[in-house]
Amino acid sequence: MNTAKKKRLEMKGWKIGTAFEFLKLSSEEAAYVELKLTLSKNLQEYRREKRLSQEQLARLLKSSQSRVAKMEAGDPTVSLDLLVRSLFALGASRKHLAQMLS
Amino acid sequence: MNTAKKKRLEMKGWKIGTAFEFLKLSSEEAAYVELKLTLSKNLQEYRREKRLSQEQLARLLKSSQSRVAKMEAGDPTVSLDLLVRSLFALGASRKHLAQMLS
DNA sequence: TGACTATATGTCGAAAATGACATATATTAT
DNA sequence: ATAATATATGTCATTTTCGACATATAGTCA
Repeated sequence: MNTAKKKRLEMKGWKIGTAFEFLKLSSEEAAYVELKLTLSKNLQEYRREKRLSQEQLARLLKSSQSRVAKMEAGDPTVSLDLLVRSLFALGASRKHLAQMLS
Repeated sequence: MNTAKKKRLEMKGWKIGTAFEFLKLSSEEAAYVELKLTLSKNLQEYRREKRLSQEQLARLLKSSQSRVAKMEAGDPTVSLDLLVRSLFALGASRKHLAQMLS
């Protein structure tokens, strides 16, 4: 971005540096959220393929039905760790994970 | 496993059910730990490629040098979330992540 | 060698994620 | 329609992970 335009924008109250930072961070954040959503969907598919209820999967994971529901719903309080552990528990392999990402 | 052998093992104090559970859980645990280790190594590679010190990367992540060191060391207190977010912050894409898993 | 920079390790209070529970809402079967 | 089963949503105390800091241990270069 040229200096003149930057000046103009700054006059309107924009902080270029932080705006850039914001865009960069939000794109990283988006990638992260989309990743979690992808795993969520795959978790649900895996569970249904195995004809398990959320309750049954919860017992397998030593977790609770509500947490399984939140995993599948992409709830923000669910970590990648829990999603990945759950997929492994359902028999997914690293290769399967890789395919989910591609 | 046949019933006779199971009986014999049980006499020696083995709980077949729980032993099986243990093996299954430990293999899931192993997959999870190996995954984190893989990402750790890749994070270090990415950082070095970019010629960043742990301190600089920490600032980029709004984290601390010690946490970056722990990430790269595969410290158990480091989550997959943090590893993945960090890789994204270094410019890795989903495709790159997929390749790391393959 | 000794200053300097980078990385590793331990600890701690704060923040985030967890399982559990209650309960609401769908979905399915009779 | 209604009973039974499955899933969604909110809350909370406990556990885990966090950034930060102190400090130890490598490496690097004068």
